[in-house]
Amino acid sequence: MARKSTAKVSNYHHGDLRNALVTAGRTVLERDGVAKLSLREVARVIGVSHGAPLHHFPSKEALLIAIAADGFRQLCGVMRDATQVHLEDPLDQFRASAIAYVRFMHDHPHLMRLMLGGLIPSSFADPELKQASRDAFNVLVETVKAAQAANHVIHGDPMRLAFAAWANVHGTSVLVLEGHYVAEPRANLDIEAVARRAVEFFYDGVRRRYE
Amino acid sequence: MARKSTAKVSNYHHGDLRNALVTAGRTVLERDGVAKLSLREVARVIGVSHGAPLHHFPSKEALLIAIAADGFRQLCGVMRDATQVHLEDPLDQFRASAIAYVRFMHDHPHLMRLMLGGLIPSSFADPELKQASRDAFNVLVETVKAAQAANHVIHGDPMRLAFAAWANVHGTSVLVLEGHYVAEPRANLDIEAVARRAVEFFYDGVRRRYE
DNA sequence: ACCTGAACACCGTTCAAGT
DNA sequence: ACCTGAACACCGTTCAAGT
Repeated sequence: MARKSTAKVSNYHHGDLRNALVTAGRTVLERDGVAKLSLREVARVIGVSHGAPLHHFPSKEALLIAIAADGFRQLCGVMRDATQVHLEDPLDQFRASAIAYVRFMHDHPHLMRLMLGGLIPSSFADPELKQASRDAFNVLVETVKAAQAANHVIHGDPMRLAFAAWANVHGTSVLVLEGHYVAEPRANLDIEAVARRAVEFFYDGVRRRYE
Repeated sequence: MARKSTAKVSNYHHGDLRNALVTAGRTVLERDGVAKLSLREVARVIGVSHGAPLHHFPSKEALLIAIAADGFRQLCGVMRDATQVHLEDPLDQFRASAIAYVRFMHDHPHLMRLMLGGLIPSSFADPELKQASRDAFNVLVETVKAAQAANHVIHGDPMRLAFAAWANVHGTSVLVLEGHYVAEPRANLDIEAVARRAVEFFYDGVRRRYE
C-alpha cells in the first residue's frame, strides 16, 4: 500500500481519500472490469462528489497507474513469498515463483489486463509504475542467478533468461485467461497444473534429444 | 476480408458500409488505440451519421469483434506464408511461424491488444472470433506435428506443445510492446533477434545439461 | 432495406464557489 | 487544503421519422 512517510491519518473525509480511491478503484476493477471503471463510479462507491478524485489524481489515467503499480507490488510480494518456502533448492524457487505468477494472474484477471494490457498510454513514462514492475521482475532475475550459481541453469545473461521466463509465464496466463487453453475443457481447468507444465517445457525445452 | 457469398456491390452508400466500418475501425484503432476507437469517430471518418453503424453491428462490441476476427485471419495468413518458405525443414517452419507471430504483433500493437487483451467481454462466446483464433492456432499445431514426425521435437500432445509455443511467442510480444524488454535500449531493439532468441530458449530449454 | 437526427443516460475534465 | 456542483464536450444506444 506504500503509505507516505509523514503518516497523517483521518484529518479530512475518510482519513485518506487518495488511498480510498485506489482501494475502491481496485474493487470496482476486479468486480466489473476496466471498461466499467470510471472516476465517477469510484467516487460514487466512496460517497464523494464526482469531482473529488481529481484533487488527488490529475486524471483517470493517473488513478489507473496507481492501481497498476499497487498490483505489481502485490505480485512482487507473492512471488517473493513463493521463493521463501524453497530455500534449499534454487530450482524449486524458480518453479515456485513462476507458478505463483500464473496463479496471481489467474486470481486477478482484470488487474492483469490493467498491468500488462497496454491500457495505460503513459505507462512507459511513469517512474512509479516502472519501479514497481522492475521490482517484481527482479525477483525472477534473482532466482535465475541463484539457479545459475547452483549449476542448474545455463549461463547466459540472467536478464535475458529472466525475461524469457517472464514471457513464458505471462503468455501462459494471458492465453488461459482469454479462453485459448484448448487441451482440456474450461470447467475442470487446473491452473497450477498448467503453470507447472509451462515451467517444465521452458526448463527442459521441446527438442527431441536421442531417438 | 471474408466477403459474403452473394457479393452485391455499391447499391447503397459506399457499396458496403459494413466492410467500410471494419476497415475504418481498423485504421482508427491502429492510429489512435482502442481508447479512441468510438463508433461515432468511425462514422465520422466514413462520413455517415453517428447512428448508421448500429444498422450493421448491434453494438460497439460487435464491431470490435469483427476487427479482432479480421486480425486473427490476417495473422493466420502471415504465419502460413512464413511456413511456406521453409518446406524442406519442419523445424525451420516452426521457427519461421513463431518469428512471424512476434513480428506481426510488433507491427500491430493496438490490434494485438484488441485480439488478446481481454477488451471484448463476449469474446468467449462469439463463434466467428473463436474460429478465426483457432485457425491461427492450428498453423502452430500443424508445424508442431510435422516437427514431431521428423523427430525434431518431443512426442507429447501436439495441442499442448503448440499452446506452450503460443504462450512463449505471445508473452514475448506483450512484454516487448509494453516496454518491459530490458536487455537492450528500446531505440535499437531488433525484434526479429528477440523473437529468434525466444524460440531458441523454448526449443533448447534453459536446463544446464553437463558441467 | 438503409439512413438521419433528436434524445437519453453516461463519461472525463474544468472551474468558480464554498468550508 | 480539500470538496461541491454546474458546465462542457464527448460517448453508446434507442427510436421515430424519412427515402
